[in-house]
Amino acid sequence: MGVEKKLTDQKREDIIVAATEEFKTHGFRATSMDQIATTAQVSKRTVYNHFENKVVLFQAITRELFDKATQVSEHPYDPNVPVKEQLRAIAEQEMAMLTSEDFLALARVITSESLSSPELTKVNFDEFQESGIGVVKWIGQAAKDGKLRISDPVYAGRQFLSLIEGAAFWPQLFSYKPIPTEAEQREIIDSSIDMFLKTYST
Amino acid sequence: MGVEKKLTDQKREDIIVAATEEFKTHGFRATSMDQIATTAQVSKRTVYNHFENKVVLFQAITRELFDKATQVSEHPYDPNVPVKEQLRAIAEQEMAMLTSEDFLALARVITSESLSSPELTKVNFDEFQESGIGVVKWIGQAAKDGKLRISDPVYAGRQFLSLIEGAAFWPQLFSYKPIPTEAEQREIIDSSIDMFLKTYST
DNA sequence: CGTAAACTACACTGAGCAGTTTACTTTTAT
DNA sequence: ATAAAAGTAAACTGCTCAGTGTAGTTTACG
Repeated sequence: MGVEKKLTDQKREDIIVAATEEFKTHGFRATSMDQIATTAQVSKRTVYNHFENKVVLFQAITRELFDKATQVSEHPYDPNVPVKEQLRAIAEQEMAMLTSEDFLALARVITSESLSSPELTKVNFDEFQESGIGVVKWIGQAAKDGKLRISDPVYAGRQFLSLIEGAAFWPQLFSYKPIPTEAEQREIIDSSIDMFLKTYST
Repeated sequence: MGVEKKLTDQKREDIIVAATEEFKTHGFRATSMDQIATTAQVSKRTVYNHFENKVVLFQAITRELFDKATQVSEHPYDPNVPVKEQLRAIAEQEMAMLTSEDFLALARVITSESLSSPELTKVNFDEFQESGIGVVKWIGQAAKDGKLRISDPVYAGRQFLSLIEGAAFWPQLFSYKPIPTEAEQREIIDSSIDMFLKTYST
């Protein structure tokens, strides 16, 4: 005992797992509560006992995915560590997030619904955007320290992230390209840093 | 006479205009045939007289948008023109496409539906992907001519497009950021070329 | 002018689905 | 052991929507 969950907790878990899968593959509208109940091997009524309605269930799931998938990305600038090394640490963290199954799942669920019902996904979406802020701050500090020649840290940060996302995120999100291997990820990171520093390094 | 269309052609046009608007703002599933008929000020039966069913109508519209929005982008390499100049021409053409309202509309419609019903948008999507091929060919030829130091033209092409898309496409697609002004577009193109050539120029 | 084609309003079928109700069974906690 | 809490199956309400059928009107055209 202690390990086995109570039945009700297990059922709740089953519902979440099933709903995540359904929402991930079909989106919000195209997923029915009956389907979720069937997949979870739970009666429809039980679904409603745990989650008030479909929207609540959906938001609970995107919230869970969001918390699992996104990290607070603070990157304090350290004048005693080489710029290249710090940039690599930032890139690796970003890469880890972009290539996690959870993050991709979240992105799929959210993008599929953001057009037809923006309010449904608005909260997550806004929080999403902030993920890039850490890099921008770091770039600003590195520039102030004289290590980078940068006039617009926000734009430069976007460029750096674009290089990574363009290779390791957008293709995976839409055309179901496989997530890059460790080796490929390293190459992407190296080439992005290389390009970035060839332009901005002092 | 000659200018006014026959009634039936006018009705068809009205339906297409209305359906385009509805699909653009609500997506495929969330748009009803009744709504389209109402907006077009046409009886529902007339919609069905012109288009067999909802899927056919949807595909006719995405096809039309696709043809309006995408250009065949062939970029033959010319050894007598400076690399930078040629690269700018490529970037400008790409930028023109990415920032056109038609292209953005198409991208929104397709992305919102590609997840929940891939087969519905598959054709357009595949054609989409090919837009980058022209750049890749050009890069390969420029490299062969000794003007660029590039081992992987496909990857380098992706990098170049990523820089442009990351500033002028993805933000507009998802967060309804305004389309960059002419001046901003020029800056994006300049900085992308600059970064690209700082890395790959011989 | 007269007829065929196209359009209209509107009722209707059948399906899907969110959410509820009911009557009953199983699990859990005291 | 037993009563409350949680689960089950299945029928049901009420709504939306794709697509059809019909009977009557308007438009195009020889």
